[in-house]
Amino acid sequence: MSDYLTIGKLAKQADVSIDSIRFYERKGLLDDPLRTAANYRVYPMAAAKRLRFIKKAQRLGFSLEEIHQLLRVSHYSSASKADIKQITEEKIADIRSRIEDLRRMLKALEQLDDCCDGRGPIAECPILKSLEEDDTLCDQQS
Amino acid sequence: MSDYLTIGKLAKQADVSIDSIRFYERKGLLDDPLRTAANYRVYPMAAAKRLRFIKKAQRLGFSLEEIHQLLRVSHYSSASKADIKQITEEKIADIRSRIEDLRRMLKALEQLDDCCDGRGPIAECPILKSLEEDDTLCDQQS
DNA sequence: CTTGACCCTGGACCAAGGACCAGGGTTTAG
DNA sequence: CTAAACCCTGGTCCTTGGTCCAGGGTCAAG
Repeated sequence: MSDYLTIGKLAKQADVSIDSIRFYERKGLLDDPLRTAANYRVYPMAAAKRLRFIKKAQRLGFSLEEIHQLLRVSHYSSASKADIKQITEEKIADIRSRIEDLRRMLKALEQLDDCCDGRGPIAECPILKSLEEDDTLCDQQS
Repeated sequence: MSDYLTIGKLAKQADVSIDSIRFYERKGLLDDPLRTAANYRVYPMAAAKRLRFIKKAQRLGFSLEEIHQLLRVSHYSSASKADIKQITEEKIADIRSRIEDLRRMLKALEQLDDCCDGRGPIAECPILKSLEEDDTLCDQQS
C-alpha cells in the first residue's frame, strides 16, 4: 500500500486506459511523472484527481485542447475566476450553436418524413425527389 | 457546348471540389464515368444532380456512408417508399439523441456558469472545483 | 509550336482521441 | 527459479471527409 501508483493502478483507479494516460501525457495534460530506476512511471494519488478532471470536462463537451487551456489558466497565478467563466461561456455558446444546427437538420428531416406516407413504390418517394431537386423542400403529401 | 462535362466543369456546376468528386467516386457514391481516349472523365449533365443530392443529404446530417445507402436503396427495384422513410426516421432519432446529449452538457455547463460570480482569484473558482471533485456539481454561489 | 490550363494516378496528410502492436526489460507470486 | 503479469518506446492504425502534392500526360489559344 504505497502512496504511489504505477500506471496500471492509476488507470484502474481513474477508469481510463493505460494508453489514454500516456496519450494525455504526450499532449501535456498530465505532468511528466517521476520514474523508477527501471523507468516505470510513478504517480502520486493526485494524478487520479487530474484524470477525473479531464474525464469530467470531456463529458461537458470540452476537447482535450480546451481542457489543456483550462489547466494552463488554472495555474496562472494571475488568473481570475473571470477567465474560467469566460471559457465556460464560450463553450456554452459553442454547444448552443451545435444544438441549433442539429435542430435545423431535424426540422428539415421531420418535414421530409411527414410528406411521405410510406406506402407504394420507391419511384414516387417524395424524400428522394426532394433531395434531387435543388431548392424545394417537399411540400405535398404523397 | 457539349452535353458532357469534364470534371472541372462539373465541379464548378455543382460547387464542389474536383478532389471531392474523385473521392465520392472512390467511395461508390458516383458511378464510374466514361473516359475520353486520353483517360479524362466525362460526365453527363445528370451527374450534377447526383452531386447536389449528396450535398443536400449531407446538410441534413447524413454521412457519406448513409448517403450511399440511400442511393443503393433508391436503385433496388423492389424497394418501397417505406424503406426510405425508415432510413429518414432512423436519422431523425439519431439527431434527436445527439441534441439530447448536447442539452445535457449545456445544462451542466449553465449550472457551473451560474454558480461563479466571475470576481476574485482563481483559487476559489467553483467551476474548477467542481471539475476536480468527482460527484458534485457546484451548488453554491461563489 | 509553345505556353498555360487542364487532366491523370497514387499516395501522404489533417483533425481528435485514442487502440494496438512488436520487441524488449522488470517484477512478483508460487 | 520461472512464468505470468506488468512496464517501456515509438510506431502504426482507425474513423470521416476530404485536401494537397509530385510527376506526368493532354488540349486550346495565340
